This record gives sequence, structure tokens and C-alpha cells, in this order.
Amino acid sequence: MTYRDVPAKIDLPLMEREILGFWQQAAIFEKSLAKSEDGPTWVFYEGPPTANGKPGTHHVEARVFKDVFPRFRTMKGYHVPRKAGWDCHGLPVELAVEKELGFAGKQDIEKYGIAEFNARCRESVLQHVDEFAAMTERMGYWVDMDQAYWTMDASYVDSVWWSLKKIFDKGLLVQDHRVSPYCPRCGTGLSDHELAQGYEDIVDASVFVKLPITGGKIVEQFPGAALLVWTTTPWTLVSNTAAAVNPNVEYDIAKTDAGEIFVVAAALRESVLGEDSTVLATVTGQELEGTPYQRPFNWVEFPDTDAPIHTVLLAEYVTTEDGTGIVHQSPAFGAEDLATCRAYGLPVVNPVAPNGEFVAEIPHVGGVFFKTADSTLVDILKQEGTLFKHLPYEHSYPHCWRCHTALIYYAQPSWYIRTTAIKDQLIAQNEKTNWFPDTIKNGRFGDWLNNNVDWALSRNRYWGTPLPIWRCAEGHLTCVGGRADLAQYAGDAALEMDPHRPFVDDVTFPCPTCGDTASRVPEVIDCWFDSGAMPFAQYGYPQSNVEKFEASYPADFICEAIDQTRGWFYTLMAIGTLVFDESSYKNVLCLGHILDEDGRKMSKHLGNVLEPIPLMDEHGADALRWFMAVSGSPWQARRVGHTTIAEVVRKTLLTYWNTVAFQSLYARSSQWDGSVLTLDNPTDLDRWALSEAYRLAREVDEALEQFDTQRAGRLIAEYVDDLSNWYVRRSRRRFWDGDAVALSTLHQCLKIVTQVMAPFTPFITERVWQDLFLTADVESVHLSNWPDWQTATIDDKLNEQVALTRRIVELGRAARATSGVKTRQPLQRALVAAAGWSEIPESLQEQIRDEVNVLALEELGESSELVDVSVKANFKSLGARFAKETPVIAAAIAAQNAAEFVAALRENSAIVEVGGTTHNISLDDVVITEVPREGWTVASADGESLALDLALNDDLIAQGIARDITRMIQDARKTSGFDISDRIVVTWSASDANALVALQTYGERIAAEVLATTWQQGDTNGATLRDEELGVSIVLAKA
RNA sequence: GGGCCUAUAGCUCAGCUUGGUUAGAGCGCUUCCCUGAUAAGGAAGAGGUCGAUGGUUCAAGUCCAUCUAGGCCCA
Repeated sequence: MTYRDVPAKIDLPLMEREILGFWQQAAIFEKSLAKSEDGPTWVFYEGPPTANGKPGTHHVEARVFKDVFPRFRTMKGYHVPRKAGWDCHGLPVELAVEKELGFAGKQDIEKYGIAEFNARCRESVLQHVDEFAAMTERMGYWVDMDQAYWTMDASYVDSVWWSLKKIFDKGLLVQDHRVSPYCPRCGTGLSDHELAQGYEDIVDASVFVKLPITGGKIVEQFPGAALLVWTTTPWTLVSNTAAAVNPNVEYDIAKTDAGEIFVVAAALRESVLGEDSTVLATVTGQELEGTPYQRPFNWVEFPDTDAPIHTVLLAEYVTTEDGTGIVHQSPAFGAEDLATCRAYGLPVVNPVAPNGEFVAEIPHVGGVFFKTADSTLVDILKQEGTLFKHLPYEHSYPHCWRCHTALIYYAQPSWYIRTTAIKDQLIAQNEKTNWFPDTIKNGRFGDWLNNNVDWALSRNRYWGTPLPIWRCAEGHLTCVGGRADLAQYAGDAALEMDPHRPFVDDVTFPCPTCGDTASRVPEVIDCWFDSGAMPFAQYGYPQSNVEKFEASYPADFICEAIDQTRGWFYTLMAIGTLVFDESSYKNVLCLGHILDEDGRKMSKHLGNVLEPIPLMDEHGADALRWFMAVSGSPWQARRVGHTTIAEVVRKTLLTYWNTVAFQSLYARSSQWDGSVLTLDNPTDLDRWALSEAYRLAREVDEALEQFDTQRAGRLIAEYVDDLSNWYVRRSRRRFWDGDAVALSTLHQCLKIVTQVMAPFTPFITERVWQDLFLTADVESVHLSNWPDWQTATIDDKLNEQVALTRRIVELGRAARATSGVKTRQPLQRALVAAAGWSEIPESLQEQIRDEVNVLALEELGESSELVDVSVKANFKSLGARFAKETPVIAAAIAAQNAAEFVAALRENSAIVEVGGTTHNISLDDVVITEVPREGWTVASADGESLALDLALNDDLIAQGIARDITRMIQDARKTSGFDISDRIVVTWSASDANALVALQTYGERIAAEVLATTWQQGDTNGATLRDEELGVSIVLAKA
């Protein structure tokens, strides 16, 4: 073991590239897995990024956390396999390819050929995966990309099919006609996820429409009465099927000042009909049920039925928040409408074709795009006198996020997973899950589960896992659980088949029920099912790797950004529960988003995207990683920019590096190489530094157990600062002397910091390990074990004493600053008052004397003629006892003669009298502050004080001059380019009497300090080093 | 429109769970000090109506309500 030369300056990005080479060449990641093979497994699942675009900085964020915890756990002895994964399927990939090929829609794809189109999709995925791989490697995210799972792999599809068959066999995979958002241009339904991206603010016509009542009590009593409905989608009036009211709401039958009679919700009457309207009667919604009315357009034919078409229905969801409290029902275009009308057995009529146009046979609007038809329809309503009011209505309406076509809520056949059937189970699984932060569990995610709707699984698209259901003309369904299963029905050719469209579409077989030919249904599945199936599909389970899967289910840890709440976090839990009756993860870390420097979301559109690789090439991957993990809370949105990243580098990483360089410099200059540690006779400061290092190892350990990287990072930063700016600063002399105990102590402390930092900043810590700590047994910091703090000595009392020492030093510096006497001028004494002072060991007092540059320290407390005592209330203690009376008691305490009061308190307990009542006051009830009397230079804070005696004498002055000269020579050594260990010859002369005394009296001390082997008074003609103020001239030469 | 999160110094953020009387850190700024880790380090200062309003309390940055602004998710 030898210390290598550590340069004071470091090019972080350059160093990182070297380390990447080392890791690869020495296979460190593989060794870290092999080393921990016998340890307990800590299961991590990689959420596959969608390979449909370039990676962004937000991908780095998630990957930092996905790397920190596995590295940490590995150092703690766990085995943490990390299998990479790529999400390959889905509309995003298709759209990217469509754009590349300049396609306008599905017709173009079919013309081009599905096989060719899907081949292009596959290529596109491969290209983007390469970019992700490059980013992943550059940032030092250790994940096995050679064994990555790809959701488009045949074995993966086999597993997905297997799970779908399990769900199908439970009766939970069903086809249904439901209303879902649908893009007429793309010709497919959209997932909720896609929907969210496409809301646009638009202005629609909102209309109040009269529906004349055609029978029943109301119209008998009030002839001409009409229902009044409100809608923002006039085009749906064509297929009006019913009107719905809330059974528990009161409705007014009211007359407008124009003499018309309407039924509207009582709560909305004034706002809709005007304040002048008069109420003729009031009924409940319940009483309106069954009231027949005349529909606005009678162009659509309804099938013959006994169901109550064009009457009033009851529906709890109707509110009186806006509109009229009566909702027009068109079940083909609204999920709630459909549910309400279904309950009454009403038929679903749909005059709009899948391309978004009204079918040709509809008068006036046949062949017109649904949204465009609004104005024509409003005009007709106006002409017929059934339009009551017409207002522009601004709202956000979903559009296709890619082609900006207005979406239509559209009833169409789709395949669903009936997740509502397992809702209670999902809620129970969520209860067992640890969320970080905890608020997601019962908040965002819990709400989502409570409002669970069935999973719309199918997509009428091309590049996706085909839905493995075959259907015959009779409608018998056969769900196939993999290619092997398919081969049972359709022959062995299926075994080797690419299980994508169009190949799978060509496979037919005799229906097992009736023998008719069964062919596959046309749909593919939502790609979110693919990623949610990764716990087993990544291993091709159950077709292969059965043990591997069983040993790694469920996961101990998953981590993604918060937008995955309803994405991957949900699909993982849902599929796990559907297939294995158990959620697939135990702990989930939910990250906040990364924003730009102005707090805006990063988007291509705004041009504020930070590209990860250039960012890391500028600041270093460690810097970016440290920033992500430590700056701010992981689960809160955070701003990232060049300045903020540069700052963390300077503050913590460079301070750490400087300390390492310091250690290396002095160890090497005294031929100390770290092979033998001498820790036998440590100083108090040595004991403190080591004790604090082990405390750090413990506290970082505890913080990371709670996934709290911010706390861990703050602890590390504090320790690095303590080590550098207190331990090293105070121990410099010992390092100059090559003190083996000091070198051993700093060696050990740095080793511990290096280890606890390693999960966060794997590059710089590896560099340091190679330079200082490399041994034959442990060739990488990432193969080392977490520092063993359990058996180490952590001395809390010493820590408190050092903390007090440092506070006193701060007071000393503050007093120096106000005194105007330079710190280089020694002073005779300082007086200190602080609780616990009497126990401060001599060695720590020495630190204070040295830092403050005084010859002696004395305790202030006992010499009462020098001190003023003040006493004030401790509100926390008094408040608990006296509540309302606290302020008067506090005032009474302040009014006491402080000196006598404190004396009484210290004797026993004191008494204050308020309004004739006496109260016992104890020491706990007050805060006592002792400050020196006037005439001293004093600094105090929080009841602790230091006072400087500013009196000077000749000797003190001489010592001050000696120190000035020392400093002058040291400066000259440096500017002359001498090495720190060069010995010198000093020739001096003095023109000032004081200086002469100082040089004579303290010459030996100065000589020792500046490494002078010869110290002589003599001829200094031509000296470059002269100080007129001091009256000193000096000639330096190398010895 | 609904739910959740956030708002503290010029900037980036702690503190809020468990209320206690001078609200902190880092960066930046001014002045000074120290100096063989030195393109570092330290001290002092300027800079805060702790988003707004109201409430609870002897006491509110901290608890409650409402509002405003931003973010996220949903509709």
C-alpha cells in the first residue's frame, strides 16, 4: 500500500472518465454482485424508461436514487441484483415513426404495411435505447444492461400473455362497450395517461335548450311547461336519449317575465331564469321521474323498446353547480350518461362514425365533423324556438396530444380488466406498502384506488403486445397463455413466431368449443401493462427462471418520479395483485420533479431542457448526483441549474478533495504510507475526529434506511467541513512534523467519509480509494464494507466539549474583531463564562489560546467583581407552569436584582411575588447570562461569553513582532517557490529597537517555525525582503 | 372544476412532526482578520411584514380556516 500523489486541483469530468474505464476493465460492478452473493437479497426493480426519445435530466434524477440505495445496501452486505429494462411498445413509439415517415393516420400505416411499420418501430426503439445506455453509463448508474429485459422480446410477450390468461381465467378480462376518450384521427381510444397531456383551452358554444314536456301532472297543471337543459356539446343533442335529475334536489316550476314556464333546479333558478322569474311550484327530482318530453332533433331512429326513452331519469351524479340541474343524456358520448341510461335499459344510439363525422343519412349535419356541426345545430335550435340561451363557454377540453384533434368521448367496444372487482384487495395491499413520502399513500395514490375504474386495456393500434384472445364466429373466446400454449391449438409453427402483429394475426385455429375457425381479436394492449408485468416478465416467468423470479418477488425497493403514481406504481400493484394476490413492492420512493432555474417545468417547447451528458461533462456526474440526492428534499419539486450545481461541487466535493490532497502531501513528504496505523496515544482532537467519523457512519446509515438522502448529505457535508476546517486546521503543525498519530487519524477519518459518500459520488470516492486506501483485499471502495460503527467508540461528551470549544473560539474571534487589535498580536489573557467550561480539558483550552492568540484563559464566573449577571425568563418552562400568568411572572423575574436572585437560585430556589401570591422559581425557569463589566472587550451569545484583556507589555509586543516576521518569511518562502520541506538560511538586520528585541528574544522560535537551519544577524544589503513599518530586512537562501 | 404539494434573506434551501421570545445555512454583496490546504479559511455588517387575511393560544414561521400565486395529478 502506497499513497499516490494527489494533485491539489482536479478536473472532475476527466477523472470520472478514467474511473469509468477502471470499473469496466476491472469489472467492479460484477465483482460487487459476486461478493455479496451469499448475503440476503435486497430486491430492486428497474422501471423501464420508454425508449421513444432522448433522455433528459429528469431521467438522471430517478437514476441517481435507483443507484444510491443499491450501492448503500451492497456495502451493508446485501445482494442487490440490478437488471435494466426498456419499455419498447406503445403509441409514443408509433407516433415517432409516423412522424418520421410523414404519415397522417392509420390508413397510411396500413398502406405501408404493418410488418414494415413495426420493423421501423423496433429500429426506433433500438436507437433510443443506445442514447439511454450512454447516459446511464456516464452517470455511473450501475445496472446490468447486458441482461436487460425488453418488453418487445418474445419471451417477455410470452410472460405477459401468461398473466393475461390468468386474469382472463378469473373472469376479469372482458370486452365491453364503454365510453372512453377517442381520437377520431388516430382511430383509437386513448389512455388516461395520454389524455392528461392534451388538455387545451377552447371556447365552445354552451346552450340552454328547451325540452317541452309532453305529458304527466306538470304539463296538465302548467300547460306549455318545458324542461331546461344545459350542454357544452350541442352535437350530442342529436342523439339525446333522456334527461336526468337528482332525486334529492328541489326543482322549481317557474315562469319567466317573458311568460315561459320552465323546470330548473331551485338553486339555479335565479341565475338561469333571472331574478324576476316567479315560482309556480316546487317539486323534488324524485317526483319528476318518468316525465316525457320532446327531444330537440328527431333525426335519429331509436329501436323499438319499452324502456322510457325521452323521459326524465334519476341520477345521483347530477349537481346544481352549473347548468340547470337537469342533464341531457346521450349515452354514446358520456360515461355517466351511459351508466344512467343502462340502468333504465335504454338503447345506445350513435350517429357519429369512427372518423368523427356524422353518418351520411343524418339531415343537415351528415358528413360533418362532430365539433364543426355545433354552429349548424345551434342555428336550427334558434329557428325552431327551442334555444333558450346561447353563451360562449371557455373551458379546457381534451385534444389528442399529438395531432391536436379534439377528442370525442365515444362508446366503443374495448377490452377491460375489471380492477374494480379487486379494489378492496388493492386497498389492503396499499396499506402494507411503505411510501416515501408517506402522504402519497393515503393521498394521491389512496384516492386513486378509492376511485378505481376498470382498466381500459386494449388499443386499436399496431406496435404493442397483441391481445392474446382468439374468437370464433359464435363468439367463443380462447385466451392464449404464451406461444407454447398457442402451439397446442395452432401447431408448432407458433413456437418460433414473432408474437407481434401482423404475424400473430395470421394464426387461426379451430375453436376448442365449437370447432369453427377462431382468429385473433385485432387489438394490442396498453403498454403500461407491459411495464407493470416486469417483475415476472423480465425473467420470462413461468416459461423460464422460476426460482429466480420466486426469489425476487416482491421488490424491497422501487423508485420513480411522482407522475408514476397512476402509471407504473399502479400497474405494478394491480398486476401483482391480479396475478399473485400480492403487490409487487414493499417500499416505494416517490420523487418530485426537476424544474428549471425559474421554477418552470423543463420542456422542449420552452427550450429550457438541460441535456444530461453535456451537463455532466461540464460539472461532473458526481456533482449532478450529489445535487440530486442532497440539495432539497427528494420528494419535492426542485430547481436545477448550472450555478446551483457548481456550488455544491465547490462546497463539499472540493473541500473533501482538498483534505485528501493535504493528507497525501504531508504523508508523502514524511514517507508515511498508511500501511501501519498508529492510533495508540490519540489527542483529544484525534479522538474527537474519529468519534465523529463513526457517528457519521451511524447517522448516514440510519438516514439512508429511511431513504432520506437529504439528511445523509447534510451530515456528510457538515463532517467534511468539520474535518477540514477544524481537525486539519488545528492539527496542521502535527502534519508538518509527520506525526504518525495525526496522519493515522486523518487517514482513518477520510476512509470513513469516503465510504459513506461512495453511494452518492461513486467517482471521486473511487479516485480517493485508489490513491489512499487501496489494498490487496479491497480493490475498490464499492467492494468495501460499510464502516463498522457498532463496535466503535462514539464519545458524545467529547463532542459536546469540542462544540463548546469551537463556540468559545468564535466568541474570541468576534471579540478580536471588535477590539481592533490584530489576532497576530498576542494578548495576556481572556476570561470565559460558559456552562461546562470547568470540565474542558487542557488540550482543548490550548486550541482556544492558539486560535484567539492569548497566553492564558481564566474562568469568569467566580470573580463576581468582574461580572454582570442578567437573568431572564425561560418561557418554555414557565409557560408550562403558569400559562396565562407567564408574562407577568416573566416581568417579575426581570425586575429582580439579578445578582441576588441568581445567588438565591443557586442556594436553593427563589421566590417571586405577583399580585400578593408568591411563586417558587427554580434554575430551570430562567436563563442566566454572565457578561464582564465595562472596560473589557466582550463577545457573548446564548449565555456564553468571552472577554479579552487588551493590556499590552513589551514582551507581548515583541511576540507580536516575532509573529509578523514569521508570517513575512513564510510568505517569502512561498513566493520564492521553495518546497514546503526546504531548509533555509536567514540573514537579518533590524533598524527598529522593538524589532531588534523581538528578533533576538524569539529568533530561535522563528527559525524553527520557518525551517531555518541558520539564523544570523548580518549584512542585508540588497535584501528583497524588507518591512519599513517593522524596520526589518531579511535575506533568504536555500540551505 | 376537484385533490395533493409548495410559498422563509437578492439566489438555492433548512427549521414546521413536538408552538417558547435575537428565525438559520450556503452562495452573492461590504468591511476587516488569518495564512505553507491558499483561486482556501474566519469575523463583523447590510439584507426577512417567514405569500395574504383571520382564528386558536399566555405565546404562532410552526396549529386551524379562508384567500392568492406556483407546481403536480385528475376532470
